[in-house]
Amino acid sequence: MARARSPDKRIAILRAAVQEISETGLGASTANIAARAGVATGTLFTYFANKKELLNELYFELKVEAYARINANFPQQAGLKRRARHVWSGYLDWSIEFPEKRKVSAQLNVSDVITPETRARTAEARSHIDATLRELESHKALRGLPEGFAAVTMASLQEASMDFIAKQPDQREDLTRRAFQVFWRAFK
Amino acid sequence: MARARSPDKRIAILRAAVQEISETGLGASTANIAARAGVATGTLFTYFANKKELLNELYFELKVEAYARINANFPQQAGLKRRARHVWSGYLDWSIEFPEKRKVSAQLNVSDVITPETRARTAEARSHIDATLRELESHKALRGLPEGFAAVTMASLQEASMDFIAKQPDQREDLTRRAFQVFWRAFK
Amino acid sequence: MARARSPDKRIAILRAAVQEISETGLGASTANIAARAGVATGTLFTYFANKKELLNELYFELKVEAYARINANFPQQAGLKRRARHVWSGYLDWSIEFPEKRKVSAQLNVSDVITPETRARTAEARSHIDATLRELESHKALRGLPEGFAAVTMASLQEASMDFIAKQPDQREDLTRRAFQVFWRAFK
Amino acid sequence: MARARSPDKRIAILRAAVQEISETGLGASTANIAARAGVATGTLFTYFANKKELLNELYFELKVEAYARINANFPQQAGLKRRARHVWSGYLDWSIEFPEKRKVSAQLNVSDVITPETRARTAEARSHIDATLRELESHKALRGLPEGFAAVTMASLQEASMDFIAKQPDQREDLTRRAFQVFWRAFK
DNA sequence: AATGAATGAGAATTCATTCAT
DNA sequence: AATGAATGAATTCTCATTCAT
Repeated sequence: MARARSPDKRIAILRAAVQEISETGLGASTANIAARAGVATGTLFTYFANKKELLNELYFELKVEAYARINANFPQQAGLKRRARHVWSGYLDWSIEFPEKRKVSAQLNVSDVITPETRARTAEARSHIDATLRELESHKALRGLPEGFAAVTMASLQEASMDFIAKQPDQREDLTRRAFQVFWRAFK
Repeated sequence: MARARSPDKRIAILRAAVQEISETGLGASTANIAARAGVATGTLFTYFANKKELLNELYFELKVEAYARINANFPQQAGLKRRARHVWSGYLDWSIEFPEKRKVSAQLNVSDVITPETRARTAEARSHIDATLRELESHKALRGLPEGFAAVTMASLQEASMDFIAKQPDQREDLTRRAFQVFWRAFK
Repeated sequence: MARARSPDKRIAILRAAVQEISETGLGASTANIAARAGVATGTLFTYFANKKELLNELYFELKVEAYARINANFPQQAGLKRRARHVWSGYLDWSIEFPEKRKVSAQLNVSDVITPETRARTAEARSHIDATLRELESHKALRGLPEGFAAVTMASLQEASMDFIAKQPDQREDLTRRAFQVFWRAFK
Repeated sequence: MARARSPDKRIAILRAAVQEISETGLGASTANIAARAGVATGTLFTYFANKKELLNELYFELKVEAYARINANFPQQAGLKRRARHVWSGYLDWSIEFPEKRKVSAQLNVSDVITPETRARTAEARSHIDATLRELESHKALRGLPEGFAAVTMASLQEASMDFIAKQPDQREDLTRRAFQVFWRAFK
């Protein structure tokens, strides 16, 4: 009956948070985020109980967005290498297209504000990715390495690749492919 | 203002900073750091002009300490694989021995307080490491990848390995070896 | 704006206010009071123009409720002592039966939100009480004391008694009687 | 070696708190209190860890000040009545001389910010008062009333008297004496 | 040089009240 | 009339840095 809570405002706040945080770090003030989103300082707190919750939601949304791109058009029936490359490129493309989002996501990831609950929630959106990477790990040469190692390795290598791609954006496709080869060789 | 008498106090402050930051993040207050170091709040600022300088110095010292361990006993005359493994184990061992230092170093690394100057200074202490890794990159399979890719890749893989080793400390040696194999296979 | 439909809602808000204020003090938020009353935050303001008015109304209602109990069954024809004891017990019983109401009433009383108008309004409900106490004051030993002194003294003594009765609820009747004797002796 | 913490500032803050609170209630802002005391907002917190502590200290100091007046010139060797009257007048005089302090003390007393520890601390400063009032309670007519009843009763009666004295300041001495008679008669 | 009190600009959050629905 | 989102001023407290001692 009253004004409905507007998804637009929620999104505007999250968007503003990405901008502010990418410019000034996780210490970005809620007041600035609200202002940038075009809402009053108090309004931010009707959408997010507190700053920590805002940060957790932001992390979740960013992860979901990145994974969504991978899940879309996923070549379910293709061979392992093709699927692995799809995962590889999907995340890398997103990161390069939205460097601020990737930066913020990375900062949130190493900070201690992300709760185990949030991490668990993001895991749910990873079905295709996880299945593919787990299949990789079943390779005999990797016996003895803990479960999840391939996933973390891919993430690390992507992280490394991004910095280089950011410096030479014109060679993006080439670098993406070559870096994947490095990854693929490691896991045969 | 900055740069003063007792080297002991300087070291005490840096040590205290590691503890405080690993416990409460980069937002750790200078007052708490000073207190933990056993000096007055004002004293901190006779050793470091401001918090940013303290953080940059801390980052530099941590990097130097880690690299120093690698440089010591470096098997200059040994084959590439042996040298690469030395680099690999050296940093990994340090990280596992001093988890707080590694954690703080990682947080500083993604934050935006570390200046390009500081990054340049740390590079100087990497001679052996860089030489080894650059040699790796000259391998034909890697032609086309930008300079420094091997170094960043190793760092990424080490980062990934550490988390797993932290969870299964009793399998430290085994995991260290196997993870190196993954790295080595990637670069042939 | 103020003064509206359902008397039920008005009462629910006042009741909720007692609970909230007794738990968190006069700083209790209107939002919490409304929520506890089962109405929307905005609805509170159609029944009370603002928080101050709500508080004044609450004070008035509490006083009226307490006095109503005294006025009921008032032994109009009885002797002074019997009437004084009726007043004494009536208020004391109410206070002990509804400790939250008494607490809130006391807090409102010392706060500076109660207007002289509200205080005047409460006086109207005190006819029996005032008549009885004024009769007490006419006693010769009290000549020279200002009008109303007996009333205030009784209130003070009741306040004092309540704390003790609250601590030893099983001796309620005995303490009530003895404390009245103290009061009675003071006014002969 | 550094600037010493100044007792003057501490006192200035407490004095400012009395003024502010008597004017605007316990909700008085720490910023206003600091400004009135002539110190920076932050300085208040080097003298009092937080607002609650400030309020507790204030309550304690006010009580001590009032009791100190009673303890001074206490007629230790005099009869019970004379000593009781000394206690009676001492507190009443202080309250009338410093109406703001009394008001603030009363507000703090009914609020829920005063901790049991603070109440215990104030009790220590009451030796003469307590001894005198306990002696009163040993009177046979009061058998059956709980320990401390006389003390609370006196406080209540004083509270009542003050309001009247405040309205007729010229009759202060006379009213003080007559009101004491009421009290004395109650306890024989 | 060392100390730690002093400073005052923020920071996150709350809250009475308004107003679109 | 009822709802509850929106508002933004106000609040308590923190903190890097300065400076008197």
